[in-house]
Amino acid sequence: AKVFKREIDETASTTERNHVYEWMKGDQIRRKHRQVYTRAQTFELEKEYRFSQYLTRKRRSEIAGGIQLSDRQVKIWFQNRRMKEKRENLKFNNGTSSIPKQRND
Amino acid sequence: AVMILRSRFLDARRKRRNFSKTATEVLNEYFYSHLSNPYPSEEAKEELARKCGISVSQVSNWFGNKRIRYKKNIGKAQEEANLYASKLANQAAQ
DNA sequence: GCATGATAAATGAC
DNA sequence: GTCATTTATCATGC
Repeated sequence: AKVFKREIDETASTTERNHVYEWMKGDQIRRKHRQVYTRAQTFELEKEYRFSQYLTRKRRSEIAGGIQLSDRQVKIWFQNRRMKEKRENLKFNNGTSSIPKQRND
Repeated sequence: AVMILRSRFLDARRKRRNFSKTATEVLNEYFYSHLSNPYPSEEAKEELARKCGISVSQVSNWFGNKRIRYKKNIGKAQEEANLYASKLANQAAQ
């Protein structure tokens, strides 16, 4: 739903100012549900992340079952967690990424 | 259920300071002059960050919040749109 | 009391 | 997989 993302910005004229552009659409009624994870769930995920920043499907499934989250949610959590660490490293250091790429097992 | 949800034990970084008046001005001017596509490029973000004295991430945060909160109103924010539109018109007239 | 900036889930492009 | 983003939620300012 973001196919409209292109480099076309004309400066807003008086008539165009009230126009409803594509990026403004697509919300109002259909709200995204965002589940807030419990402290216990976050703790387990964080604990597992300390062992390895990447999960095998097998391990992911085990963890998901143990904390009442779907495999997809666990997968997404690890993706977001890696991005978070990257941001923090970029903030403190100055480049030197420390997240090794995906391993193959 | 549990007490759950609370005690964000690692949330000390969630300190918040308002941006300077001039920084907000600069960001708003860009936003309303690109209202058809308020998605600044990486280069534009860096320039805005430099002008505003904030980080690129903060610029991204600002635009993210601005877009979602603008479109949740569409009408209420028109006043602000008109304000910056006339401001830009004056600049262009120079 | 809401405005505002930052962060946490979730989506989608690539 | 990364990563920019959307959306809701959170924490603070005033």
